[in-house]
Amino acid sequence: MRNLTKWFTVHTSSDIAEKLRACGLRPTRQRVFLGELMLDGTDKHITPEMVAAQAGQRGEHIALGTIYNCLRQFADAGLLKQVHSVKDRLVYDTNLGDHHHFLDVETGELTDVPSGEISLASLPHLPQGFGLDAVEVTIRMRKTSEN
Amino acid sequence: MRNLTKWFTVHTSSDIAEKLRACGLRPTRQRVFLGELMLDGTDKHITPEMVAAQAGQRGEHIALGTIYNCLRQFADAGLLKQVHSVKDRLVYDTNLGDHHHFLDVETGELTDVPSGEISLASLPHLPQGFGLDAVEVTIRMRKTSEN
DNA sequence: TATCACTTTATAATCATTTCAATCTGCTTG
DNA sequence: CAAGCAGATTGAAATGATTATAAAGTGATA
Repeated sequence: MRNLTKWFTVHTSSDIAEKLRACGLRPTRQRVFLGELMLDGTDKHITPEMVAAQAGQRGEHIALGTIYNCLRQFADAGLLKQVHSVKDRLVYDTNLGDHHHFLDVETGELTDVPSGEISLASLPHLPQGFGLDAVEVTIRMRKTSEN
Repeated sequence: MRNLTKWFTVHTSSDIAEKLRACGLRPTRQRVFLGELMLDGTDKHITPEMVAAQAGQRGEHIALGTIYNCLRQFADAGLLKQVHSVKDRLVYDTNLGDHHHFLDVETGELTDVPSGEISLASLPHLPQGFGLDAVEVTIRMRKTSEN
């Protein structure tokens, strides 16, 4: 049985504002706008540049620095997760659940591994004095020659 | 029964030179020196900067750009593996076997997960038109408050 | 509405990595 | 063994993503 709730999740501005306030972030125009853009309940992998482009398309200019700051704050607040893609590129994931990624090593593009298709048989115990932050499985793949 | 061969692996300059030639890399003074530094059979995680520092200690100056180039060539040739650490930092691994890493997210330091302590229950099948490059499991961890 | 701490902005700074043009060097040929 | 050349190395300059800065703006509270 599938969980249907998320299919119909709708986020109004005030939803976002609430969510931001709950995280201790003042719901400024920019943060609400970015929140609406990203926190719509669908799973996405986004970079600051992509966000800037999308904002631009909607006739909203937001300084790139602000976007970097907001995304970092969203991630710190647990609204987004930072994932690593190809070196030298910040990518945030709107899917907060436990899941893993396919990485196209040529383009840096990330896709979710369908949940259930991968799992760790066992988790090693960590070195003394360390606590777990996260387990990331990245399946690096490469486009095979076209036919 | 342990495999002892690697314990006594010794690499002479000519060993390295051979290895380089076999990969189609001209055994220049710099490449041989870097090869001796890194391909000594022990498992290490190294950054270009670390290599530069070690070369310096041995009284050898090698341009940083050359180090970046050589490490990339070594990796392309399969003598090293590039792994991902913390964003914005190139790290190469001398351990070519299948294994995974602990990552101290604060310092970026990598350690090998003892082999056997982790394994994937199953591998998902890749999207159409893609071939497997590698599977990387990174166990991100954080130093717990000192007592 | 006045105030103030927090935000945004544009721009400059940073820093790892790559590129460049000049110089040098393994290697092959004569 | 010397000449010549393709490929390598060098230091310096360029690149490009991200972060810091200082001035101007804004949300919330009284």
